Amino acid sequence: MATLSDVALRAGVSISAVSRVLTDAPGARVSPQTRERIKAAAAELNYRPNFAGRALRSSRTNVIALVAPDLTNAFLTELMLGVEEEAARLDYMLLLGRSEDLQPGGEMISRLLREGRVDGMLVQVGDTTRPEQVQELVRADLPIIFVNSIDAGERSGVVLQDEEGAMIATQHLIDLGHTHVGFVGGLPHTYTAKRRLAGFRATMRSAGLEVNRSWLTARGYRPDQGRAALNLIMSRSQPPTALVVANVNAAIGALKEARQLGLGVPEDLSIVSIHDAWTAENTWPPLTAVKMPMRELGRAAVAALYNRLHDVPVAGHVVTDRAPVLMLRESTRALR
Amino acid sequence: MATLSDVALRAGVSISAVSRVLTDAPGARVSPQTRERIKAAAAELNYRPNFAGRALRSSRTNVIALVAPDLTNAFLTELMLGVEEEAARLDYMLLLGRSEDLQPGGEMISRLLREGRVDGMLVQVGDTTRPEQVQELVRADLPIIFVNSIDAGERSGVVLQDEEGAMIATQHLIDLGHTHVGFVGGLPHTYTAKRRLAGFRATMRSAGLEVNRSWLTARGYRPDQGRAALNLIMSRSQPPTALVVANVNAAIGALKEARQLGLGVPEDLSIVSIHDAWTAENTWPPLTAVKMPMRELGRAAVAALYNRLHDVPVAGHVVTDRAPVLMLRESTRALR
DNA sequence: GTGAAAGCGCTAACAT
DNA sequence: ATGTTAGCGCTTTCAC
Repeated sequence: MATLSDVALRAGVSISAVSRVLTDAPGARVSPQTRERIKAAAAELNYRPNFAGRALRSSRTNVIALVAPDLTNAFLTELMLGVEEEAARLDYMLLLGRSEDLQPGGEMISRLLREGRVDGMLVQVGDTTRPEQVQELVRADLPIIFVNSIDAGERSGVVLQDEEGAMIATQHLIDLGHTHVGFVGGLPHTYTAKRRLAGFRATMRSAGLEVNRSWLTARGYRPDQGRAALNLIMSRSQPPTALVVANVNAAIGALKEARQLGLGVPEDLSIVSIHDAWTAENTWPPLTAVKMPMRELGRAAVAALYNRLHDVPVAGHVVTDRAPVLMLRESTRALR
Repeated sequence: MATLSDVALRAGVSISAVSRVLTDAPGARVSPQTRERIKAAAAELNYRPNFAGRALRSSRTNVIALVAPDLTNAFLTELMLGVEEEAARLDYMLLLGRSEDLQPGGEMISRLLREGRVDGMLVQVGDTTRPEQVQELVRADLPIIFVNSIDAGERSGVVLQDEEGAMIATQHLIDLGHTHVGFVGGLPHTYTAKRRLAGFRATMRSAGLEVNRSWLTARGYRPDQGRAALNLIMSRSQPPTALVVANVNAAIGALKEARQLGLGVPEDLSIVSIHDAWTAENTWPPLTAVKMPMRELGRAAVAALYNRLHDVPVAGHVVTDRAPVLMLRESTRALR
């Protein structure tokens, strides 16, 4: 690989001149001719700046990481796109990492941040990470932005309008005439689970409907947890006629369990999920879902991290850029 | 962040002594006491080696990248796990990258490899990458291992037993008494598509069955492509009674289209897919699929890359570690 | 058994 | 307008 010194030699100038030209240094006074010669030489040699040299010298990498417990989760697709978009715009490179359990002293944080491989991180914590762990991480004041994971305040997190999303889903069922509505939630200690449940409760309350505790579960977002939840709820002596499921994967599991139990969706039971993904379109029946602005969330996360890294004051951490919207498909219908 | 020199100061030794101890240098003669003092000092200061310093000096990073067009594809889950496993074992760190289109001069390759951010790459090329592009990449002799993407020979790729996988799927349908069997394939220029089709043809031939050309499609692995393929095939005047679908995502789309057309699966049409993923378990009916050893593929890919990076001769590039196996679910049944 | 010193490729402050 | 130089943190050769 060609180095600056190779380029300098070829162009017949000093190394610093080359550096100035190739990095487009702000106040660099370089004659047009030299500039041209340098650029030509760099092109001929196919020069690329060495990452380590640059990082060592400037102690920044222009790399950020997105770390999540399961990157293959379909609802992250849009998030990633948003993150990529904004990162590219700000001239940052994006690296992805998988990590189940984020601890302050954990390997991922140590390797990425403390060894100086990235300038900052976007983190989506998993179900298994306890709130105290996350709080500890926040207190450590590392350049980490938590993505819809925790109430970390403007400085450390960006969040979706989870409550509004749940409200839309719930209201949809109410509008269809359902009065017996259940809620399949995430693990109770997680931030999103709390807020989605809150949205559900609020909507039920303002519609004057009772929330039946035996129609509420809080088992998690995985398909198998959704299945178990549905099984439990529908085995009640008087089961609900409609269900808000707090996550699309859990909803897919719930849908499957309904089939297995011989329950018709939507004839016997309406199901609406929060979050949308390609998988929701391809279930049978196709799943009605509230599409959350994941792409905008991704963009906002990068922007927030950028601001933190550059000490720009932040302007709000709830993504309202695009409102949650109901994707009406075929898993819900009016109460007969 | 503490540096070697900080640790050296605290331990009252030289920088080089610290380096020797902390890197566990092979032939390092250091007294037990010094060793202890250094380790203690490092621990107290919470020392972590600076990535850039180390990389600059040694011109290796001990990082490899896995690059794929869509990391959220569910069938990559196991691959990632295998890659992680083997990478950890060999003391490499894994970074993930998304890239639609891999070109020799493309951004991903330039940034990761030519700027020295990673030592090597694992690449799963997408449908849109043309074979010539890949061949050019192979000729460029970069430290890249293509994962089930191309016939690049032992030196540059690892592949699954695609043909065998297709054979198992096809034979399963034949065993159920089906004689009118169609094949929903991937884009015709891709390596896996060719080999899966070959497996299908071979099995049909040895069963003495005719391959009806109007039951063959080659549209790609996406759900919408699977849908379109099914629609086309089933609109033939005499449609098949069973279908081998070359990819699980396409099969999910096909399944949906079947429902939409009012075709019962498996009553009217049996469907078996190649590849398995959690999404296949959660369709309705649950999808019978041939599980390919993705985890082993991931491990093999890392091992192959490691060998390349260390000039170890390779020992074969077809992953036979674990044979493809039929996951019998409910989307196939005996011909009535 | 331990330390001094060179140098990886780069940027930026300081000459000229 | 261009060049010289120091030094980021690390590994490794060489000297003692």
